[in-house]
Amino acid sequence: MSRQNSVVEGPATGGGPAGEARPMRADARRNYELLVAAAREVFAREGGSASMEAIARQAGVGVGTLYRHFPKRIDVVEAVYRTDVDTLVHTAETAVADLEPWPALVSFLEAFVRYAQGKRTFLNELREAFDKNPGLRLNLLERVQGAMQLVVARAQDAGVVRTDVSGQDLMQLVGPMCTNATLSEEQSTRLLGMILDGLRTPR
Amino acid sequence: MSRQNSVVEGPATGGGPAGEARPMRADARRNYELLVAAAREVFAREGGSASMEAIARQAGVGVGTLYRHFPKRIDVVEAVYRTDVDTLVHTAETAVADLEPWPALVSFLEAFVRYAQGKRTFLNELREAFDKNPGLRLNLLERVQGAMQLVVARAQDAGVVRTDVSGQDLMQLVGPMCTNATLSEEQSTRLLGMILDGLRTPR
DNA sequence: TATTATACGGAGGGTGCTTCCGTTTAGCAA
DNA sequence: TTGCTAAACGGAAGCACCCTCCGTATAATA
Repeated sequence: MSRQNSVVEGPATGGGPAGEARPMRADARRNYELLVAAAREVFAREGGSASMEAIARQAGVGVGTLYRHFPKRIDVVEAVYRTDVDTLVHTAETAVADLEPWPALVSFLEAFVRYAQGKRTFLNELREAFDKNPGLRLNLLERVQGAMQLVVARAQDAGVVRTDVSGQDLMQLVGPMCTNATLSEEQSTRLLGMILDGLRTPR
Repeated sequence: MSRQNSVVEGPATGGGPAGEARPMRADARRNYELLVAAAREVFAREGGSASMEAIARQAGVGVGTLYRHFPKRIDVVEAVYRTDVDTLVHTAETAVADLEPWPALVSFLEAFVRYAQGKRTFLNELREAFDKNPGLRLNLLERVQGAMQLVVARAQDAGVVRTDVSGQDLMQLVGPMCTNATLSEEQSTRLLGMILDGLRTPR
């Protein structure tokens, strides 16, 4: 149904191993990206119940165009979430490349908190998307876990993080904390600080 | 907005301390109960996205009647959930009155699992109801915790359950387990058995 | 520049939530 | 039992939203 049969593909990148569909026309490609950006913005502003019309309007295109790219409403949610995961993974890679192990971990966890908090507004739609496509959940969860593990394991190898917690543990701890609706910006910063203190290799 | 301003009232029972509204007419009362039963059935069958029309049809009344009793869709969800909690609390009280401490705990936990699994189908709507009315969540959560605590504390006093776990701990453990979509009937029975073994006072 | 596959836009169909109001009925008093 | 009235009922209609369809516009190519 959805243009995105593969769980991992974004718009037609042409880079897929078996896909090899011809590349999108320039205007289509541009609109695809406009739409994802618009959707993220509208979801953030109006919550998960934002209408398709509102998204199309924000992107400056007609609903027909929106539906050409995302046959179902769920597909929009999926695309936004995917790009969020992309950003998060990219953050991990950059942090590992540019920073010392501990600062990299701190920086990544801050990004993770932002990422998880961004989910709050449309958690319901996300849950629905996952119900419909369990493979998606697995795939994206794995990528997030991979990113977390990358940063954590490196910090552990460097001896700055205790070795009796895993990246998964950390996700289980921080993720739910952030999606809690009654969590203030200030509180999350404070709690994250506390968690970081707890993470350091004792003495 | 909602007829149920008070978080704790069901249909006009006349029993409330300050409410004291005149009792409902017999047909209204009957239809209220028909509607809640119909809603539970339709939600179970069609999931959380069941339509108001379907619920009214199942109850054998017009949509107008449905809306007289439940001004918003969310109010139906709320009412169904409330009666589920009522049932659960009643189960706890009956178990404590009729059974020995340990069998009472087993019986209640089985009911709790059924209750929690029943939520899976319309978790999204429930979450929405809670977002809209945080007091509701608190109130109902408290009642469930109270029921759990009643059964657990009694079993602890009788010396058949270890004292280093609380009713709350148990809820945190069992609740999320049951709402996990990939949990089979058989698996939950098995896990519950394991949890029960773990609960017994060691030696 | 001409051709054509591709993409765009938005009117309109379908569904679902909610409101409104004319009709029906339970409860009550004579 | 009969008549009266407030309460409740039912469903047509309004509105908002998802999605489809197809005529129009345009990027890519020769």
